Amino acid sequence: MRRNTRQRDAVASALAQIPGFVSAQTLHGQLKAQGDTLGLATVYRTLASLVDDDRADILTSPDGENLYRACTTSRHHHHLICRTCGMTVEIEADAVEQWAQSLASEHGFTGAHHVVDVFGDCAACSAQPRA
Amino acid sequence: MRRNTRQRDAVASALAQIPGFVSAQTLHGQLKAQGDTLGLATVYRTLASLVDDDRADILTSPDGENLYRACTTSRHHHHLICRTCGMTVEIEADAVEQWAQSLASEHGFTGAHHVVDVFGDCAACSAQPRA
DNA sequence: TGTCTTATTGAGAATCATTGTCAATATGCC
DNA sequence: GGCATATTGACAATGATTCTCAATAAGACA
Repeated sequence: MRRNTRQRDAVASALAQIPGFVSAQTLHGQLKAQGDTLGLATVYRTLASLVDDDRADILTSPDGENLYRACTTSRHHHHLICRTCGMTVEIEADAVEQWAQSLASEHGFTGAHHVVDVFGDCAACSAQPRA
Repeated sequence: MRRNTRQRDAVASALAQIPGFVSAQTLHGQLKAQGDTLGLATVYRTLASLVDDDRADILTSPDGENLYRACTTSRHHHHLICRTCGMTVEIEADAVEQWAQSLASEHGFTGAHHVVDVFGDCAACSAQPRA
């Protein structure tokens, strides 16, 4: 049975207020800054369970950190992510889905799962000479 | 100035003999097993420099490990990777390149860089009940 | 060929995100 | 309110990767 706890709510609502992807560490830092004391391990566990329930997205940044984000849609989708500010645009691209599927089956692969994400500097961040 | 060393050759040729992606740790293990003694740090450094010179590919596996592979083409490409045996098919897909580029510019992103990889079980591995 | 400069190596320590441990606590059902 | 147990928190443990720094060896030059 899954219980509702203060901590779970705190993590979920903190995540919901952030427009882009954040690392577990950062989220933990923000919660602590707000006065919400809770363990780092709890943040990790809660994020993992949110991902499990499809209530959050997870992705690995180019430098190997796991980043999390509240899901706005439960449909499968991809992301366009600003590498400076973390701002994210959700992308749905049926063409890509189909391409990945047919590619996999052409080569005899089963259980295909794909990773399609685009990183760049968003308009606002590219305008700034240097953060 | 870049010097040629026994270790650099050993890493490069070991990598060239492996058909799929391997982790630095695994590669180090294989080299040691062959009697080629060299430090783990050296393997990491050498792999990083190979990637720098576009002589090797790097990708992050779903469980967060960095995997390396000798490049067979210097053109930009993607991968279809067997999650069981590591066997890899190189994919060139201009359609995907164009899609990523236009997607990025539509949203005002600059310096876009994309991650497009497909993981699955290859024909041989799906045939096996369980490795 | 011998010498010299310095890129490179190796062993282990250090880092850093993440996960495991386990006693203490709090939740939801009765 | 009481109870069984899911969850928490502090910290240890893990594991990949990077850093440190003295020792070594590659390549240039005489």
